[in-house]
Amino acid sequence: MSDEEESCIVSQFRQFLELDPGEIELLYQLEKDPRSYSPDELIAASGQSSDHLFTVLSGWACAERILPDGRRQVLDLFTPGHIIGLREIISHHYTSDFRALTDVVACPFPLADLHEVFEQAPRLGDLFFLVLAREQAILVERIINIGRRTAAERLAHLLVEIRVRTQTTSNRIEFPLTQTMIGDALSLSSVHISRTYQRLCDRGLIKKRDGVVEILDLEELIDYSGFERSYLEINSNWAHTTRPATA
Amino acid sequence: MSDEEESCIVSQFRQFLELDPGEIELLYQLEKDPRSYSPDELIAASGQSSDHLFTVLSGWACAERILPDGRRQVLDLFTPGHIIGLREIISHHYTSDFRALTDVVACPFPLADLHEVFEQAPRLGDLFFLVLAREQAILVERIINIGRRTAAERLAHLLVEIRVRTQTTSNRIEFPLTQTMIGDALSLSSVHISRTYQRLCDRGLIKKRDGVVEILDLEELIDYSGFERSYLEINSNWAHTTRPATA
DNA sequence: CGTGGGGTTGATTCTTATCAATTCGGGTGG
DNA sequence: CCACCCGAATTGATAAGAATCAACCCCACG
Repeated sequence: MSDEEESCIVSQFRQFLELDPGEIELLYQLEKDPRSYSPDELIAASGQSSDHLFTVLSGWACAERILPDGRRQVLDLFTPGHIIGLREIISHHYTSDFRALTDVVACPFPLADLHEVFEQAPRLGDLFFLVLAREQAILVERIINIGRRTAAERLAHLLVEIRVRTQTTSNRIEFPLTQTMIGDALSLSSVHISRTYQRLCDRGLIKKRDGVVEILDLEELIDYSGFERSYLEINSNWAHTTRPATA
Repeated sequence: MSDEEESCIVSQFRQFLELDPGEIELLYQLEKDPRSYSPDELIAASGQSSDHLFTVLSGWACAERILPDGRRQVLDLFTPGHIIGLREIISHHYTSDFRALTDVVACPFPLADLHEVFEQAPRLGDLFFLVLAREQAILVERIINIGRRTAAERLAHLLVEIRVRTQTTSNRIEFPLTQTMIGDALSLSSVHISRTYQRLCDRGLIKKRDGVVEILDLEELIDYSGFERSYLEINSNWAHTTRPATA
């Protein structure tokens, strides 16, 4: 495991709060069992017991739900540092499929370990609470995106979201999803994604080649997509009125 | 405050776990400052400081987001026992409006009180975690509903969701939303809601009069809407591997 | 060389939005 | 008690956006 890989969750969590060594050690425990997945491989399937969660170390994965008649909705995209399955703790079984989109390294860990963490480091419990709240904020933006924006706005919004979430400073983003996948994430057909890409290119907002999208004017793209700047910023009343570090 | 009102959050939480008297007392603290709101009144506005949360004691409220050009998306519906604003703890400010739809009684309480609760009763912290995860599950179903279902399926699904969430045994549900509101919740136009209602009536799935919808055949409506039966059931690996009650 | 998956393009259809007119029903004031 | 008003619901006509279907291209891979 490379240094970069090892620090995935920790670096996510540090967005919220500085961690002490004991806390960092606990988080490392969740990443001690790396497994590799090939593109398209199921990491966990709908209906399986949800007694394990996963941390993503590298690659892209998604959560998806397939309706009985074959319609599909991509619910979430996961990149390194994300935890897969947090919301599934309310039920005994996963309610969606989790699928690797590229080569993925992820670490399964038992749900019970999370309990362990909560007890040994209450502050980390608070942080997981924040993580869950942040995921909700992302889902809410997704609802608005799918519900009330045009195809071009949706795609633009997704690109901005990816750009912000992956925290690169570069405007050239590696975006390895097929257009079918993008369509299922934005509730559009793959054909329409193709046309919509072209419209964004024609407007001079982006440039596209192979799996790389270049954002030509981030500010304009943000305005065009209706992206809410404050969202994804972590700037909380919660993390700062905080408890002392681990006893 | 009536008995029924007083027990709102507590009865929500008991779905997950039996509570001890100390825990119940702590939860009551969150409901000690009831306020009344008229239909259409803002309970909290987008942009305001999110240092307070609200518990709903009676009535219907919603979370909504209005885009700069006037398009609106209803994000959530709140009924008694729900906590408003939990996901907003990641930012300093509310990112959506919270609006009373009927006459509403709700109790604002400071975010700091929640911290208090977490420290004094770690088990309640776990439960709030579950509540947040459950809200996520609801949002996910909403995404699927809006993203991949037809108008009729969406409306049917919403009716089933209301039926399940309000936990009545009756199939006659009080449903005081205007069709414009329903449209903004399902990402459809109010005109189309009207037509879609008729189609559901014509198919013999429901009957409608004033603000009351009668579900004629719940099983059929569930099948028709694609409602996922397991969702909203609380049946967790999490709550049951649980810590001892409050020290 | 084939083969197959992903992407592009064009033609057509379907669903839903939009616009406009009308009705219904509940509340208000004379 | 009635006339009026207003917001919500309904109905009809039309338009827009996206889906679907089908053909074709491109290219990586065996």
